[in-house]
Amino acid sequence: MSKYESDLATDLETLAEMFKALSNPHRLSLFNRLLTCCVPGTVCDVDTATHFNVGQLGEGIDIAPSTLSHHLKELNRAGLIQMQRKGQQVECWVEPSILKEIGSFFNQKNRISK
Amino acid sequence: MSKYESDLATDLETLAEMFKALSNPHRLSLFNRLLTCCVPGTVCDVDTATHFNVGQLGEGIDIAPSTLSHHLKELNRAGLIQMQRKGQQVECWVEPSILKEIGSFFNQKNRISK
DNA sequence: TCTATAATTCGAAATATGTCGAAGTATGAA
DNA sequence: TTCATACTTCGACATATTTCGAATTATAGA
Repeated sequence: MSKYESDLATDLETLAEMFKALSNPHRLSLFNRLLTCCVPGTVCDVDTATHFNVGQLGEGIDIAPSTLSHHLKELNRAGLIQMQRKGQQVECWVEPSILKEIGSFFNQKNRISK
Repeated sequence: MSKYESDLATDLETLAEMFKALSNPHRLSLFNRLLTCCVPGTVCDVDTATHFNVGQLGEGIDIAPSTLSHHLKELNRAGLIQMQRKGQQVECWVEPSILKEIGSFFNQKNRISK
């Protein structure tokens, strides 16, 4: 990536897909849970607290399991979260790199015309 | 704002509205234009280049004027852009503070549970 | 005042999204 | 093998979004 291309690594179409995934309040809430280290009533442990099962993520959000599944699939499709089966459960987490990628869009420094 | 509340200033509902506004490729493109200082073929001037008329913003984007107007209204409603009539034209721009606000959501540092 | 330019508002139509329940798949345990 | 738990897929339906053209408003200039 040359210095002229800047850090706007993700193209606008891809970025729009990510924003669409985050545009639904339920999905944004799910994503936010995965970003949050300090779950209420627990000791904060960065290595493990950022991984949640599908079922855990749905707790407190009043939607059907099928709807929950659909929303997580959308977040995954947009590249915002990772999912991997671990026995009966499916684990979800956010790769820190994606946060950096999206965050860079809102950095005014080093922007280019497009 | 206490140190425990962190810089997640904007609540999730408001944030979801912003992401919805940015989820449409046409709107994201319009917003991106307003973020971009260096318009092709022009000399970069931060003070003025970040202000565009509605008509200028629509150039090169193949949508009807009424659709353009609708999209800008949505961006404005979400709080992402400012609009102000200047004679026959309506000027649009982005307040840098909003970029900082949204960008902070993607900063892992100092996040809180919600 | 009349006309031209810039932009918005208002329906209407096509398409997309969010949601559920029923049925299906994957895994672990008795 | 049988059952229970965790999650997903499918089909259906209600609601929301995108888009346009026609009509309307705002402003500047002849």
